Amino acid sequence: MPDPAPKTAGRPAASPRGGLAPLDMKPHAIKVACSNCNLRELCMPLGLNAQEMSRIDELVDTRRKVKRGTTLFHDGDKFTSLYAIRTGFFKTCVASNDGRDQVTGFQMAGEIVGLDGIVNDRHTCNAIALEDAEVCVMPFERIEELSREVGALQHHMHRIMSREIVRENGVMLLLGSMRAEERLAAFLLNLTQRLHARGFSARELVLRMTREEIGSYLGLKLETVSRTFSRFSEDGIVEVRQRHIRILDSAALQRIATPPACQ
Amino acid sequence: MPDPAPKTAGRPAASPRGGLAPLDMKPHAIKVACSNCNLRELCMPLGLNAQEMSRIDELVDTRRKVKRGTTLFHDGDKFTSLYAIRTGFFKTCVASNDGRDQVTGFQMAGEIVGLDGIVNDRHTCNAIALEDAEVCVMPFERIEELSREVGALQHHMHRIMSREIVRENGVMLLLGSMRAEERLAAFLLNLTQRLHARGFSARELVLRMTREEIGSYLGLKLETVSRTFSRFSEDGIVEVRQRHIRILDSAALQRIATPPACQ
DNA sequence: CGACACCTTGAAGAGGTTCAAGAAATGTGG
DNA sequence: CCACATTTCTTGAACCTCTTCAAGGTGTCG
Repeated sequence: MPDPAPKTAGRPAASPRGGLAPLDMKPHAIKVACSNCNLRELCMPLGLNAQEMSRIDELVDTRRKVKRGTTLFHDGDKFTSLYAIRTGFFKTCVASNDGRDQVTGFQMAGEIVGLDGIVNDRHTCNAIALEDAEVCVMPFERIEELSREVGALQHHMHRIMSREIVRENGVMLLLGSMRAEERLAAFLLNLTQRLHARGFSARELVLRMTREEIGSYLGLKLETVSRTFSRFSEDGIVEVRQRHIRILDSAALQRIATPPACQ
Repeated sequence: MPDPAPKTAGRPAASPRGGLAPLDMKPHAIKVACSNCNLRELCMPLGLNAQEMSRIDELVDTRRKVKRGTTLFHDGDKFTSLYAIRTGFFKTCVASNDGRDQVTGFQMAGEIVGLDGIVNDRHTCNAIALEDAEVCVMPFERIEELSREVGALQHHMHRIMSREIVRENGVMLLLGSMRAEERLAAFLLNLTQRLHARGFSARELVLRMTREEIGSYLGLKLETVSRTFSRFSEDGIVEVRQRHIRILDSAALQRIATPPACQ
């Protein structure tokens, strides 16, 4: 797998400010083409023939860079495209009328954001980069067009949306019935698992989000998240140095998070 | 709108044990055909020409009756079809390893269940009828086939899945940041709104689920649900007679549930 | 009519929140 | 490169909401 993006796999902690997917590659060195992309396995269907693959290459309109702290799209924005994350890390969050807001997910390379916009042609949440990021912009009309011709792409789209539904079911279970420790354990396991699938260590990670953002996602206050980290640390389950986390006893985490996962 | 299903619209409270969609119609009196169905506007795309409509009629393989308390599909079942609810009322729930379980949604006539099964070709939750029900069985392969030919159907499918994602975002907000009163108020408003869209009263409803099921959905214990109902009742916001609810002060509910809804 | 499921209500208890203060890390500007 | 401002994180103590445990009431169905 010769390609730029996650090449420091396994040693994320080593990069500058703990960069997960280093950005020090030549920008746009290669043509925007899924067939060339090392993330293909993550965001595109498998088993396409050459002709279908070349059609898929038409999917991505442009790439777009999103600076840390800025938004990819806002709640209320007109929906036009889905975005495949190439590098970087995002959160999505919905805001209630009275100002509270809820992080609904954290997304990393190879994942798709923007699905919320399809129903009403407007986005219903904000997608905010937690570190400098780059996304592939895929106009939704083009996706639908191509899906009608390439069955594998059609099915892939359905699977992506279904996966998001199932993920959210898991989060509902977490929010509805788990205690603070269980929530945080499930969260850590889920994150490491996804990072591991991208070639990073399964025992070490650098959180891209604040305690407050974790808390929002898990339905807890930031103080509770902090305290729970401390408790895990005292119990020798994890080592916590700010946002740098090392998992010392993965089995214990698993035991704590008994209920499945939150993907 | 001459058709059997929800014909007592507006007077749900009058039917036997509070039947929402009475079942006293001649079974299979009409051919299984979406073009004939009074729920078409709810579960099928609008603006089809006659030819497309006749294609759509091929979607529904059979109808299936599901007795109260029995499951339409189980967690782990092979996924084959989506189900459009014709009559009756369902809950979907996921179970955690340790036996806790979480209601992830309540579905009524015109809504689609089964989307969770698409990702991995297996269902990941249980769908259980809360009253005798009938569903239209739509083999998913056929849906995909037809979606490739009828653009409106394709887009409709995308919208349905996106809607479910947005709904779950709302539930996450509810579970993550709302207090018991807010949750129950949002729940009641959401239910009445959906019932109203089906021609029922916006001020009166008969709950199809137990306090425990409501609690599971809202991340509360059944006692808390009960107490919260009592408080609403004392405050003159609703009138509660077991499962029969009358909304006396809809504005107050709205005020309590400030954060949007939970659809 | 009796068994069973469901709902209500009270009292005690626990888990998480709130408020507050201070420490650590990060970023900024001189 | 250092000093300062800012953001983020940690920890303590009091408080509050919801849960747990328990008992009794209500409704339903065979």
